[in-house]
Amino acid sequence: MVADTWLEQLHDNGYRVTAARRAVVDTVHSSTHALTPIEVYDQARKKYRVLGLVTVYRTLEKLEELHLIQRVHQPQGCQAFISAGIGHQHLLLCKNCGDVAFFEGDDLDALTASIAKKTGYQIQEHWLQLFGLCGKCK
Amino acid sequence: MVADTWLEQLHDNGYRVTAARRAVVDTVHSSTHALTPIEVYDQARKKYRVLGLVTVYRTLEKLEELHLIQRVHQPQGCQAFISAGIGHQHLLLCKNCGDVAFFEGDDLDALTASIAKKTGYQIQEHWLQLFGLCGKCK
DNA sequence: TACTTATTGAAAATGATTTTCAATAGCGAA
DNA sequence: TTCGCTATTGAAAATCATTTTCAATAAGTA
Ligand SMILES: [Mn+2]
Ligand SMILES: [Mn+2]
Ligand SMILES: [Zn+2]
Ligand SMILES: [Zn+2]
Repeated sequence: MVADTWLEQLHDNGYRVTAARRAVVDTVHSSTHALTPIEVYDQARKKYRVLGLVTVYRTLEKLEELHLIQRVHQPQGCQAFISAGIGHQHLLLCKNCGDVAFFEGDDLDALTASIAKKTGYQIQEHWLQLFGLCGKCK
Repeated sequence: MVADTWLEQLHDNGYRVTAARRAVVDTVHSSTHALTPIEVYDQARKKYRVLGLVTVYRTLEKLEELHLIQRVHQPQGCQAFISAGIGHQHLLLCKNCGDVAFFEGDDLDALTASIAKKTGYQIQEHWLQLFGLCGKCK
């Protein structure tokens, strides 16, 4: 499975590759939905029955630290994680089924320049997230 | 104080105007920083000593319901609230001092149209938030 | 002023996340 | 391969944020 890259990254950063971590990594890596720790736990336990919820938290923490996953902020809550895109990407979430798509190529330079001028702020980062209905749900 | 509008709104929606609510409303209304429930509690207690933290939660809930305040999502957490802007506005946050500015006039129509085409999604809403340094901090 | 009932704060309950700890297992060195 | 060090594990306890319960109080209308 393609999740091998994540395991390699863990290993290259001095973390051990264990059965518990493999189960968590497989689960999160293969999901197109943002998953909460409990959801990861439930799914990963199908692959590795003795997994503990604490280990899910600890593994997610490391994956986030390595920028392999990212936290997804939504009106209903902000505990879910999803595979991080490569490079500068943003999320597009289906309000019906929760499916997540990535997109890039947003050009906010003109906007940020104008806002910087108006507000006197020096702008460094932006969060942009779109919500709607996916092809199947609309 | 200008917070009277919020109190009127509470009253017009069938909620009673109490000393506890006045203290919470004054605090949140006059802040240019996003405040967590505990922070609201600490500040509001200077105005109304016997205030309970539960009442802060309950009042914030009502203010949010009436769209007078909004939750602010940040890397460090998503529990803080700030006065909601009027109409369609977005936030610009100072990463140093936490000061919040509002802006409007973003035009994402071209972007969303292009993303809709590429992804097959029907786009309904967007979240946009900028981070940087305010005039004083930069 | 009197009455109805929304609101209050304290305390307990809940839910999510973190810490502690002794047993285990990954992995680099020999 | 085997060995030994130590990172990792899961259970249980602790912590932290938020919600619920409840009896006393006070807002607002008649
Ligand atoms: Mn958030
Ligand atoms: Mn906008
Ligand atoms: Zn969908
Ligand atoms: Zn600042």
